[in-house]
Amino acid sequence: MAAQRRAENRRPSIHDVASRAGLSAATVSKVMQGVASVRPENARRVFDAVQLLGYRADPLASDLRRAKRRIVGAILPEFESEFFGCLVTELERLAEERGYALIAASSRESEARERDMLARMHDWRVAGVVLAPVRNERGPAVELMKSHGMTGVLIDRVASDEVFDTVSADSFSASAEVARVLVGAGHRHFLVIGLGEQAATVQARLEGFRREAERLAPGCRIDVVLSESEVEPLRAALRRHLDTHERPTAVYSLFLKGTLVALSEFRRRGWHCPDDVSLVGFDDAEWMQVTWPAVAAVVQPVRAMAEEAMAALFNRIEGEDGAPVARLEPCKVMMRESVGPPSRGPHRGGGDRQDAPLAEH
Amino acid sequence: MAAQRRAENRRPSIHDVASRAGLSAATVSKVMQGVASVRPENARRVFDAVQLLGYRADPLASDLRRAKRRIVGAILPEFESEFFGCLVTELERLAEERGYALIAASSRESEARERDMLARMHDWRVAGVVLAPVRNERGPAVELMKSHGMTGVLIDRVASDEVFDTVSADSFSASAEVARVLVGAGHRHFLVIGLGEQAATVQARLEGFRREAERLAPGCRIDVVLSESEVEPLRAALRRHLDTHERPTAVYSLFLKGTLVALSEFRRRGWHCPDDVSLVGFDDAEWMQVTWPAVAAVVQPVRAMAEEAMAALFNRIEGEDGAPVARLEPCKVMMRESVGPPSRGPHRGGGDRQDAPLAEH
DNA sequence: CAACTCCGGGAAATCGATTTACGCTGACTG
DNA sequence: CAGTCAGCGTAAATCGATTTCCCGGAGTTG
Repeated sequence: MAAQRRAENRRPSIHDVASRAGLSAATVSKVMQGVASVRPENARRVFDAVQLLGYRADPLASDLRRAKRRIVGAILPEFESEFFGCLVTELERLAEERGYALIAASSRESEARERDMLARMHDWRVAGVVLAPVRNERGPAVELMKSHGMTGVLIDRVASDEVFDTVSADSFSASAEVARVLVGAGHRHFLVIGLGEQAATVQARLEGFRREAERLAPGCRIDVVLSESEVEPLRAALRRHLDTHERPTAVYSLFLKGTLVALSEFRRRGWHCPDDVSLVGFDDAEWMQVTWPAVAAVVQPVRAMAEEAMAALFNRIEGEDGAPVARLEPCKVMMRESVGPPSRGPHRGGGDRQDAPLAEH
Repeated sequence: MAAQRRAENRRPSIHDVASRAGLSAATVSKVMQGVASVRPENARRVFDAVQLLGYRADPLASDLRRAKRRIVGAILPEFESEFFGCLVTELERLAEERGYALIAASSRESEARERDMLARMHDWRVAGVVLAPVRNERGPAVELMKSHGMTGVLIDRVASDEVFDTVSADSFSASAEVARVLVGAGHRHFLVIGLGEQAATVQARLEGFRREAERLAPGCRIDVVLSESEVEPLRAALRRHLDTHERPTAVYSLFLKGTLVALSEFRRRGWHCPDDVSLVGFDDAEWMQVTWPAVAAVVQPVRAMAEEAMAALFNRIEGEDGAPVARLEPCKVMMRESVGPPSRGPHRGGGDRQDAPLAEH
């Protein structure tokens, strides 16, 4: 029978192994789990049969029976950026280390999709979820997690929560550090840009900067351009602001996309960094150190965040039920060429310039 | 009984729905599958019960029973880059569209891991796999796929295969186009850099460039610096080459990482683009159009590749068994500021410069 | 009216593991 | 020497669906 099945090109099941070893499936299962109460001799026969048949347990079948499934989910706003790309890689690694499979899904910056993906994770009966919410800890997906009694950890765009552990970068301190450096370089007129809906994070980043700047340089000017949640409105708002206001001497972008927008707007106006304006961005990327100017940035502790999140998640999965912990991981501020002393006199560079490619094929 | 279970906070199963609707589990299953032979009235009762209990089928359980599991796997070399980030997002979307779950895994540029991940996919009995091999179509993972009789599609770093469909960017034509543009701009001395082990792709990219350049400008000089597979050796090799050879007027990097390496090496030497040297990279990234210089790049058709790959995969899953097809998707070449006419006279810019950040916190 | 289709629905087998509950064997004990 | 107990295995239940029969009744037909 077992031979026949193998002949049919089906994968060997635990029963094939059992009959091959002359034992029962239950015993084979025990051997595979490393249960002690099996005679060494029989264990050997099982191992031999496993070897011979190339048996590997079907995770679907075993997880179906098991109380806790060995699957964890991760829902991130996107996969395209270095930050989330690294994050998912780390999460995958950490899950694997513990013998869990990671199911990753992208919410594509949509709260509706975030909810759907979460429901799907619930369908899969995952043991736990790492959720990086699109907006903050008060989104519909988090509600769903609570109402379903799921176990999970919130990460990145969150401050704290009364049910789930949270892990995020210490945006507040990092932004204060940015303020310290910029004020130290002589700047007194700042422009902060960001996307507004991600309330928790944006508040921390903005306030951290504002407080420290005002503490160190009372009376300094801090303009703020926040847009709701899309990039294009931010670009438009920034353009409008720059058209109608005095040029700041330093720009602090609270998000990676904002840094790109700022750079492209500088380029459109022919402003050079750091001669015409200094720039610091929250969130680092590989290219930022190889371009001219190298772009100063706040480096988020991706690995640490991933590790803390997974540690917390597995603690909860294993039954730990203390009060939720809100963790803040320290960032590094990398100062690079895009920051210099404020420019004096009229700004260099030509007038408006289109950023169209020279040629497109 | 059903009520009790629900009280225990377990998710409703198909039996709960069945008893609630006063029907059998078999009928409920049929209704959920949309089988016609159920009386409309009973179908309604099932729907009502489903609604009431918030029932959703457990994908593990249903896939366990079903012949073909509704899961497809994707194994990519990494998640950190825009290219693979976009790719995995698209693949996820396309899988979802067909009601399949996508399990994505990163091989982290290691063929050993690639093999392990593939074995894991096999354990999951996925219906099919999209594999972007670390090296090319002759790696151990592909062997494993063949020996297990798995269905799959190879993507990105492949030329063609006698068993699996392949989908990749038309590197050859794109590179020829790059040669055309650079020769047209007056360049006659090129340096091509890349990572050598990815034989198929690197050959196509290199040959496409070389042939067209030599056709248009016979006698032009084409230096080549290839490194085995790691980035750091490439950096070292490039540095050595630039130390000991005449400066080329244009550099063509065959990979994104190579473009970053080239830029950082330019910066170390104080070379400016495009005044001192022109640069074109294979593989585009968002930042390339907002920096100075904007970096010219070959844009890979990520969406098209994902779509073709998934279309091919599902064809195979559905039983199509014609000869394998090797698909090439056309690229776009985006010329930007990093390309200009070759420099005349001694090069501008200072001597060697360290790329250390101005300050680190 | 008997025989024959349909038709709708349910009982039971199945997928491939885990886990529980129990039975057998042999050694030890009083 | 009967009784207990520990050690090992296995049969059977279970997880939550799908799918394959098969059955009973309604409708048709000769």
